[in-house]
Amino acid sequence: MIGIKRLAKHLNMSISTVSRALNDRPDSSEATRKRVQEAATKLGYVPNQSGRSLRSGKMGTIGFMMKTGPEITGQGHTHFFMNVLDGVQTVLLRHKLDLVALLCASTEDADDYLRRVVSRGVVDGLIISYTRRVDSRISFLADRKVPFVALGRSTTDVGHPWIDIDFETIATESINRLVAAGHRQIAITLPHDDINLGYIFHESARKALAGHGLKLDPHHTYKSLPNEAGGYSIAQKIAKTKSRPTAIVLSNESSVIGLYRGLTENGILPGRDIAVIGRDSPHLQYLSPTLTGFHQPLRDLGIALGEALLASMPQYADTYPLGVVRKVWPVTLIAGESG
Amino acid sequence: MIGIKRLAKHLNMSISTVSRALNDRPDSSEATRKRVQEAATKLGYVPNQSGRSLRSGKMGTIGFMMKTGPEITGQGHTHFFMNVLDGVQTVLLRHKLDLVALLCASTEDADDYLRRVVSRGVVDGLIISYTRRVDSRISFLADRKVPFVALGRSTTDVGHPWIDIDFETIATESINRLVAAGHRQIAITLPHDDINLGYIFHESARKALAGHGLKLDPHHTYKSLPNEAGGYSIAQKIAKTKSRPTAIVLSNESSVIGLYRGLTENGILPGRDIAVIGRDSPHLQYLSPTLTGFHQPLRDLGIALGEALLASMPQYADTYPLGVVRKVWPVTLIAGESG
DNA sequence: ACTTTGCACGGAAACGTTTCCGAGTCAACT
DNA sequence: AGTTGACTCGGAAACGTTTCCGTGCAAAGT
Repeated sequence: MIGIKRLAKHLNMSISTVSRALNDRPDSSEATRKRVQEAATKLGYVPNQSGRSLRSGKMGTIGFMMKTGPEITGQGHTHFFMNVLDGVQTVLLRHKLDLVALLCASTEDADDYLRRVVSRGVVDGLIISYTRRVDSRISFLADRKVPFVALGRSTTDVGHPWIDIDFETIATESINRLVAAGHRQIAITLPHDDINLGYIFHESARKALAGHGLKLDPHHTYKSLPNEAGGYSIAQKIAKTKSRPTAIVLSNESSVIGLYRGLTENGILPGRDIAVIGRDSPHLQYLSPTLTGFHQPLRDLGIALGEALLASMPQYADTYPLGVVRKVWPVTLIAGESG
Repeated sequence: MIGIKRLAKHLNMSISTVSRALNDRPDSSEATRKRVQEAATKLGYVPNQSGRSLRSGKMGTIGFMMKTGPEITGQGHTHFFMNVLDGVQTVLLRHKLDLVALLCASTEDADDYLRRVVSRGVVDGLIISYTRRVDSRISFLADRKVPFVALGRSTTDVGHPWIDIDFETIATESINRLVAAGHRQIAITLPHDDINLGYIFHESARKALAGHGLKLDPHHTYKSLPNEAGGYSIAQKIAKTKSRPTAIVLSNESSVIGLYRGLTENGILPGRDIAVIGRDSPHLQYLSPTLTGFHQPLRDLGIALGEALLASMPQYADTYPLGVVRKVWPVTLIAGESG
């Protein structure tokens, strides 16, 4: 491994001159720049990241916090993240920033993990997801002055940037469409935990129903895990209930698989006996009947997420004007056979 | 941010003494150790990773290379990785190593990305996946002397460690089971690219069929993407072909969804008109008919992967005896209704 | 009482990089 | 001709940590 020292000696120049030439500093002549950079590639010089960030205090890395483990295996889930990440990555690459996914194991507490990551100081900025209604991570990060952006809104508001899916539209348009089709007994599904989208979804659905003079029956709001098993258990509950809903709106992409299965097993055919509207994901196009769902431009959302983060970091103020970006990302309905 | 310098001054000790106490070095008395570590937590001291790794040359981080992007959205795929990662993480945590997923964007070449990651030197070890039959990454990493382990075998062999799923058993037992059930026209699916499991799968199936005096019809080997769309396109081909296979063995977890849909649309019922055997994944239990598939202990495989990596790093020779770990991980058949 | 051993500690160098500061050269302007 | 300014460059400090080496001290050995 060759360092800047050896490179300088090889070129008969001082270390500082070489450093300036490598970093295209203004007080470095065009001629030496060329000589140095050519020699650098020829000798295979690569700057040592530790030395660099010890001096500069910057790591050149952005972290995306997510979970691993058995319960995070809903198929829509992973499709969601893989495409958001792809968008984030493309933005960061332009600024020579690296994106790493910080994986919180299922055995570890998310807050503890965040603390660990931040105190190790291995990232310059963070993207957090699974944003909860009250989220201690937000105040923690603001406290530590770590640049971050949240994927998802929260009532914990420290003036931080966030990007979110337009759950209001999903809930409202779903309800409107179902009511227009004659439905009056409309159920919704909600996440099992404190993740904030559940509250937004719940409230929006309630309002939309109220707009039609309808009420959200508490027996028709089903909490479940955002995976196939969650959908299955909801189907079982629906099959058993006396006042069965004639339509259901799903708050996640993954549960529809299990829901279909569970309903069918009980002789309830989606699209015929019960209308279903959900969030779209590529694999769902192979469902039968096809799902009526909302398409989410995930890669674009990832790009917005990356740009929102950079806009919160003074170093990048030249390309992304400094400011707090908060944006609800639009969705579009794709009509299928299910509702 | 408080450093070791301030901590030492606060304790009226030398920097070296504090450092030794913090790291539990033998030439440090029990009394000072206690004093130092208490003061450290009280003052909220956290060691600076850049300084530490500049000096030691170690980063304390292991990278897991994977891809992001639209084509990597097969649901089985992500379930696979999330659970393997969870296993790896639990092993590494015990040794204060952090695991990060290194995300190669869909727009970037995997080899280039690897070069970038390695030259930045931000990880002490690597886990590579999607191992190809001939894989330049393997020789590259061996050349650069970066500790690594491959998830998947390769014909590129530099005496490196690897862990793999037992594809021989999947292919062989599937064929044996199908032949025992009377099938003679058995098809298989293969990955579209150079990923090595395709060759293993292909060869094993061929051998197993030969053992029963049967041949693998070239028209009955279908290449496809490892996602739902891939399965759907295979179904279309099957529906069109004249000498239709009576059974099919799938080499991935994700395509079965699309396959079921495509077959059903053409009036071919899985489990009745065509037997299907695949690789199991939790969401597949909601298929109808239920899938006959091989269960893969992914979390255990992840643990083995982590241990194999540590066994290749001299620093951990005390817990994991130095050596090249190579292991084919067993799978177990779970009978369903499909074949 | 003298040397040996073992223990705990302080001083200082080193890891690789960036950046401040001073100084040198040369052209242009007064 | 002397002064100013622009342009390059070299020296050296600094970032925070670990580790080698020397030293003092007390207990154990001769």
